[in-house]
Amino acid sequence: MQKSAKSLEVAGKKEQLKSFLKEGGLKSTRQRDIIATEFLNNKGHVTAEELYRIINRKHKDIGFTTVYRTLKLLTRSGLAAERVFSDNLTRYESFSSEDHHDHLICLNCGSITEFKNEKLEKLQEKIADDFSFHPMTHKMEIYGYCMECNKQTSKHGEQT
Amino acid sequence: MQKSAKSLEVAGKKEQLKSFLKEGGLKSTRQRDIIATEFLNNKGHVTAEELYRIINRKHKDIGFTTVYRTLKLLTRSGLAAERVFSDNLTRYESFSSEDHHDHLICLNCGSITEFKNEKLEKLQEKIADDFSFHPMTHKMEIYGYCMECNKQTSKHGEQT
DNA sequence: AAGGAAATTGAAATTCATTTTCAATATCAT
DNA sequence: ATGATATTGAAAATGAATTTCAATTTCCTT
Ligand SMILES: [Zn+2]
Ligand SMILES: [Zn+2]
Ligand SMILES: [Zn+2]
Ligand SMILES: [Zn+2]
Repeated sequence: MQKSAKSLEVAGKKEQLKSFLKEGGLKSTRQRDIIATEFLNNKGHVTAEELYRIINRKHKDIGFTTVYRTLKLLTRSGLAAERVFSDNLTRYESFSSEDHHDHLICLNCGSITEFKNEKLEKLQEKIADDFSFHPMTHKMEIYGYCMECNKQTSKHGEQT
Repeated sequence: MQKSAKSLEVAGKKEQLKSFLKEGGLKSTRQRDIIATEFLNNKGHVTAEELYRIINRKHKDIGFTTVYRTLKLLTRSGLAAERVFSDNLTRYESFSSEDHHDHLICLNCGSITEFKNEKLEKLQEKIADDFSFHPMTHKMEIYGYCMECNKQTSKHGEQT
């Protein structure tokens, strides 16, 4: 991806945040701008704490609470999504409502890989249907060992 | 299922627990016996707190901590499994290593329904394979509205 | 460009589930 | 029965998530 394309995407999202704030009678602040920028440029699935540490390196005056609250705001505005994996920490990922995906999580190095699978989406419908259940969303997490970690270790244990 | 069949199953599991305890140099106690019995006869996905409340009705002398610790023990022995759904509470379900399953969770009433789907299991392998990922286990949770709750409400919102 | 109502900030306090500590008690191999 | 060791339960500690509150900032109105 070109540098300008990415920048444009981030700029668009920041506009979206501004609209969201204005609509709700909320205010745009220096802190929110910095936090949103840092978050949107970061690819991963970060905890509030992690993002705070990253921001704190450059901005000693921005507190953890504000980072936490801004992530909640981003979530409410539809720009971020909260995710909780098996370590039970709340992580945030940059998100647009159109891009649902699921995750592969490495039990060794903790790396999180995203995937999207049409068959899986269809299967959710089918399974729910069998129970006359009306599905709204789902969570599919595959835990195991990533390619990198597989190279290093040769054998692994059993299933849950 | 017949009453005696269920009883036998529970009895078998209690034997399994005893073996586990003996092997580890741990002791069988009145409390552990009561807690295991109550847990194994309970079908649901209970939190430590919920199980404690159930037990506390009949056994005022058994503390929360012991219930909590016994659930951990049951988990280590392979008779229970810990589950965390979107309310972020740790729940325990009676479990045998052979019966992997996934869950349908109602956003309205909180009911938890189990399902097992072969296609889903196969699909996990396929997806992991695409990423040269070595899968050990997975978690599939479908959130939506159960049949009962669908009867009452007619319309529901969007997706994640 | 002030003025001022209303929102935001950051440190500290609180919440709440979970986990650990510790002194008293129970288990069980000998 | 004895004694070494594990267990128990109340209370304390932990730690992430959330709330409180006084000081500050934003931004609408004049
Ligand atoms: Zn890895
Ligand atoms: Zn993701
Ligand atoms: Zn329901
Ligand atoms: Zn289950």
